[in-house]
Amino acid sequence: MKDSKVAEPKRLEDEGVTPSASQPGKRERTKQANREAILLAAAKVFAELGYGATTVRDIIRQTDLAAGTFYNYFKSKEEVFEALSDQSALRVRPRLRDERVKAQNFEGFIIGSFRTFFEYAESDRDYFNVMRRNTGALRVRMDTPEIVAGFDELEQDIRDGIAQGLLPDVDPSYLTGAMIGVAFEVCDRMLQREPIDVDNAAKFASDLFLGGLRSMTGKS
Amino acid sequence: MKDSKVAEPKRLEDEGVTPSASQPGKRERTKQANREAILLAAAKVFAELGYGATTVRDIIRQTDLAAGTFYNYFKSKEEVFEALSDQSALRVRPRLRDERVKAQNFEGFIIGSFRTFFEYAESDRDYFNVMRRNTGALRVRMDTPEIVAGFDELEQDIRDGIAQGLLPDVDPSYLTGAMIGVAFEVCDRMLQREPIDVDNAAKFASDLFLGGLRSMTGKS
DNA sequence: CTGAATTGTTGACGGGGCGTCAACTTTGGT
DNA sequence: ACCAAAGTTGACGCCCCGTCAACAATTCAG
Repeated sequence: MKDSKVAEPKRLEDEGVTPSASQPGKRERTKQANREAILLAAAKVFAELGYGATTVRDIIRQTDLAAGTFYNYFKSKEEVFEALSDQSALRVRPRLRDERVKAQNFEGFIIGSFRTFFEYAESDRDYFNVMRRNTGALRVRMDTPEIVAGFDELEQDIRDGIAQGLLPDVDPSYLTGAMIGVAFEVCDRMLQREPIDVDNAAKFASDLFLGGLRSMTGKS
Repeated sequence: MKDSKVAEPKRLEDEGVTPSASQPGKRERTKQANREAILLAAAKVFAELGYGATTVRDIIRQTDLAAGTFYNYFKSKEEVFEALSDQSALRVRPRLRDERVKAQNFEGFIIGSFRTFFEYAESDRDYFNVMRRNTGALRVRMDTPEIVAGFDELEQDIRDGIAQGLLPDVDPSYLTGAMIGVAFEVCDRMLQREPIDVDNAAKFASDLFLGGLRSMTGKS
């Protein structure tokens, strides 16, 4: 059936145009692209239909992939949502870490942390809204690795701060919880306002915490 | 047809043994019983399998009812969970309200609210644990009527407190969020400890808030 | 008490999403 | 050019869901 003629010119590979970008093989590149296509589609569909109403097929339909392919990348729609959470946490964590490293005292620590978190939430509003509408405001997925890691990191920094005398000697675990709780709940309300006033929210959270911590200084 | 004889002794109804309890007809009583049987079974199964893994049939299997009957009482397993949340909120709300009404100043308000909430959480630990373990998937459902009402009530009380000068003049919505966030997150950590120390957790949350609010007094 | 109407229960059934898998296609190495 | 390895495909079987027509229990009227 096949024409044995070899005259057919090797057609240039469509994707070979950017030589410097071709470091990884084509295999690896498609994998990357597919994964990102699924994540993108998922973010879109979650926002449209809500997490609960979305099916895996709804997501895959937004891509040019087949149903089965989805499962080469994620075990379930829940895992896609976790991956989106991971992405988000992955973006905000370095910023938070920088702020904390910069802090020379507990005021800077508190102010920097809240401000950075609120600023990020405002910039990644789409994701936060999906999260809010579909997970409720309280608590994020505790089985999302990057988020858990972020919480642990915060707690460790708080322990260090206490050890170094930057923070008053209070229960580190409770203090971490309190910061997280205030951050998420105030953030939630901030995002529902028009216009969104990051300054105001950050100031409120910082003032509350700074006053509270100051009053706790010296207590065991 | 009708026998005119009146001599036949009215036989006691089987269920008529407790005359005072027979007010509602049998129909109404079975309905109540079925509903409670389902709620009880659901609480048990959720605790055993986790919310996500539980199916409606798992729940109904723990009762002597048929599958279809479930849907005479609840639309879905989600609605059963909401009903459990409602039950819980229904129990704690009056206690919180009492505490708040009793409060003569903002210190009493804060201390009473946190203490009562933590005490309740410890007493209803089974439900809170189910909620915690599945908060990823559900979180505290923001569409659970009793919970929403409880949040609204807290916010209204905070507004009143501010109007009366019992609380400093800060953003009431943010303050409500901060209290809720701290309450849930600190509660979460409290329940994971052994032994559970309600005093400690309540003291931490109260101190933090009291110090914070005191420092905010006089600020706009 | 008796029959009819009303209300509640039952479990089988159709519908649909899920995750798998054998056949197929594409890639990369020789 | 050929082959092994890796990835893709979509049809399939499974299970859960929510409904519904048939059935049972309760209530009501006479």
